[in-house]
Amino acid sequence: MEYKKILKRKKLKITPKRIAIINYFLKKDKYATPFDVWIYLKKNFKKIGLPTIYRNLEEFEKIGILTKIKGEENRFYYGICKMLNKKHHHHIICTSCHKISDFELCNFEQIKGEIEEMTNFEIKEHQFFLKGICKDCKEGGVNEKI
Amino acid sequence: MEYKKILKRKKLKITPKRIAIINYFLKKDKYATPFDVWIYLKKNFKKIGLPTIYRNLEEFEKIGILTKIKGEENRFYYGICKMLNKKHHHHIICTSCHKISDFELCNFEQIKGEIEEMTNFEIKEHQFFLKGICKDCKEGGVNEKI
DNA sequence: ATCTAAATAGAAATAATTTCTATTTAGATA
DNA sequence: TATCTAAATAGAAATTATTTCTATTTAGAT
Repeated sequence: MEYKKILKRKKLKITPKRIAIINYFLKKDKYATPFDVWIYLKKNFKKIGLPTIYRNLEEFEKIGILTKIKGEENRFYYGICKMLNKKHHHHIICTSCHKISDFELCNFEQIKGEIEEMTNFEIKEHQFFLKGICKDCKEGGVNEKI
Repeated sequence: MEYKKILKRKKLKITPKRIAIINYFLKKDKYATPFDVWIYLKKNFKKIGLPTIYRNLEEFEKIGILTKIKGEENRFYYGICKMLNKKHHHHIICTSCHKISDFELCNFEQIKGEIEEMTNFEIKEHQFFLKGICKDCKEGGVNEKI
């Protein structure tokens, strides 16, 4: 499992709690809050602390295993990052079932120069983020929030 | 002042606190937290409550006068929205001096179809956000955070 | 098998935001 | 211009999400 290698490479211990968190995201394939993750993992562990979840999610985001999503509400979400080689990529989420997916396509470079001219800024970073409806929710329709 | 017209149109009273908040953003031309705005306006008013700032910023974001920025830190920022006709646009911020600017250029439509094919999502919304260094900070150099 | 630095648990604290209630006020109306 | 009232406000308190702290446990190096 490649994630263990990443942890090793980043000199992070491979603890049961860490493995469980990563597996949670791999299995669910959806984005979630620290609290979501904690509630779920409480079923599998005799003891598991919410601060542990918070710290690990932040660590995983730092090393590129997870992506951090800042929604409209006052809380952070996290989602699995499948493109692990620091390849340039972005994410799309299903607003219905919370599925998250990453993709590489990005044509920002084509308009970067023109935006720089227009705004008189030197651009250092771009954030590109999509929301939509995934295939399952398109077909099922049952989860669609009207 | 066009913002008063927008308030009227949205059936919001034109109160001194509201005018002061809008003027704050027009004058500063930078993004700020509710707390930043509150600290600044406390100098101009005998009484002004932080909940009033919070509620008004949220209201202004709803009606398009302000844009809401969720940074890496656990708090919301707001910035003025100069393109008021609900024209499609995005924002760029200066990470040095907090200046915010909006721009219309966007070539997302060119790759939308391809991303939909690739991800099997039906895209409903895209967020596009830039960070960089503004002209003043490029030239001055003094504010640059190394 | 031992040792120790990293990780963890749980409690508490912090910080940002939201809610609540009493009071004030913008502006509609007569 | 005076009156009235629903919207807006102030301030306190509560809520919620996150972070910090300290004692204990444990992954993994030796």
